[in-house]
Amino acid sequence: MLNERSLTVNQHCDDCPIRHRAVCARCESDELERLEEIKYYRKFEAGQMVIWSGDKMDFVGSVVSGIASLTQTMEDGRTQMVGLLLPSDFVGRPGRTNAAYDVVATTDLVMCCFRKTPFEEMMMRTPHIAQRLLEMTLDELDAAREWMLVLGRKTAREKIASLLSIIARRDATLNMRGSDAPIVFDLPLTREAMADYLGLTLETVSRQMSALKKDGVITLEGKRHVTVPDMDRLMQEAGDDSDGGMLA
Amino acid sequence: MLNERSLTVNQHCDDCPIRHRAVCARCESDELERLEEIKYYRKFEAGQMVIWSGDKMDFVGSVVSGIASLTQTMEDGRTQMVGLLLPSDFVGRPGRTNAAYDVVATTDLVMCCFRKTPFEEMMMRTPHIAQRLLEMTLDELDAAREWMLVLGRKTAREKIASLLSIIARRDATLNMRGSDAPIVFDLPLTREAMADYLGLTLETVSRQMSALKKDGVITLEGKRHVTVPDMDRLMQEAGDDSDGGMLA
DNA sequence: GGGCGACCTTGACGCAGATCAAAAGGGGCA
DNA sequence: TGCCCCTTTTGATCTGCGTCAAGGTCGCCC
Repeated sequence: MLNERSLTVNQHCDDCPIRHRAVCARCESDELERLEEIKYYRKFEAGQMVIWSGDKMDFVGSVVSGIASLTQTMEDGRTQMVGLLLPSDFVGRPGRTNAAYDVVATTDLVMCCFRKTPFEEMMMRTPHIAQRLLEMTLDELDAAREWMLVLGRKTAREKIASLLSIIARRDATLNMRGSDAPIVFDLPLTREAMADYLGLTLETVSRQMSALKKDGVITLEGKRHVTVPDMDRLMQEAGDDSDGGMLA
Repeated sequence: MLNERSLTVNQHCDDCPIRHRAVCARCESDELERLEEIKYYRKFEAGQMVIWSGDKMDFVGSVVSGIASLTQTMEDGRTQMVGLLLPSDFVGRPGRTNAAYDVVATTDLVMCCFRKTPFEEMMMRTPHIAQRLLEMTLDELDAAREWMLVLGRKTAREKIASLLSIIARRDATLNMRGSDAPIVFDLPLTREAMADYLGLTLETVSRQMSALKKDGVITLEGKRHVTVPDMDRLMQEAGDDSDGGMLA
């Protein structure tokens, strides 16, 4: 077990994999220099809490690699995931001192953190950061609203297909290849995490995964390795037959 | 039927009921003057479409009075409300040309609109507007995430109680009175709109309203006029027993 | 004032998904 | 190699909510 406290993984912003997509995307080099001064990296292992809802938060930050989830829990234990944080996504809210949600590292995770007060000061002075943050927040709001439709109106099968197509699409943009080539990816979530995201039980998730496999919508190797032979078919199963109408 | 096309209800920002809560909240008087130049009012009757999803949007704006709803609809007609727009809430997204959702006037509605291009230009120059918009968007994101818990994990009864407590709380902040006085308000939504918000059918909404009435959680006069004798009880029914644990 | 349409309530029934229970991988470690 | 623990699958049964259907209430207009 190697030193977990050597959390500093220092790295220059120039080499950062999320340089052009995170809050800092629009920063000029002099602005980046100032950010470098207040930033530090933190690593988390899969399953670790990043922060507890209600705790004081003295930093904000970006996911550099790995996946984290935002979850809400009721007193009786029912939990709902309310956000899936992928690389470049922002964590924390400027102007708020206490965390509103639990943040959990779903996979091993590296975050680029900024001390909150200096970051807030910097936001006041450099509009590039605030602009980018607004843009990202609006995107997240859209994603949340999309998800409300999934939670409120879709069947279990459609929910699973929706989740798979989101992950597949994200992977497709990363590892660009011919759009007709089958899409292959590893599920970064346990069945339970999927259930928490989808407002289902893990048994139902498992059953619907089996059903989609049986119907040839997906192929599974092991529990997590997924192949989508026909992306359009998957989207259709998700109920987002958005392109169906487009054939004028 | 008086001239509906005389949509201009001109009004000075100084007298505006939402002056201190809308996007313009932080504007100085010189900034307000510039906003006055690009603003215009629009009125809608209950039930009217404000905008169709996918349509070109050449304005953004704020709800001045009345209530509007943001909804998403699947091809087969299933619909989910993804936002409830109350006075001071912002409609439209700077930087986006086409509407992402249907916007419907739920009650009679007055909106303060800004022509999109001039507004965007102004946003670039006056940080007060962008700052306020960021703050409002973050609030909306929180509300959306709160709602994801409702949609994903709450029972029908809890959903209804959640909706009622949101409306009751909003009304309580407007018409401040002793916190132990019963809260009284008119539901601004039909049973169907409630169902669309909650991911239920209107029959289930109706049944649960009757059940809450039978159990004394609420009192109904007519279909829409609601009295909440005990707000804590309602919150408890909603599953947000947030204060319950606070009695150290 | 009577009929019509919008909105709401109530009942009977069925089903999707929850719950309870058990067993089957599968990987790490002794 | 085999044991243990964690994740996942699968089965049996139950139930909350959806669906279908039949009224009921209220306001509006002829």
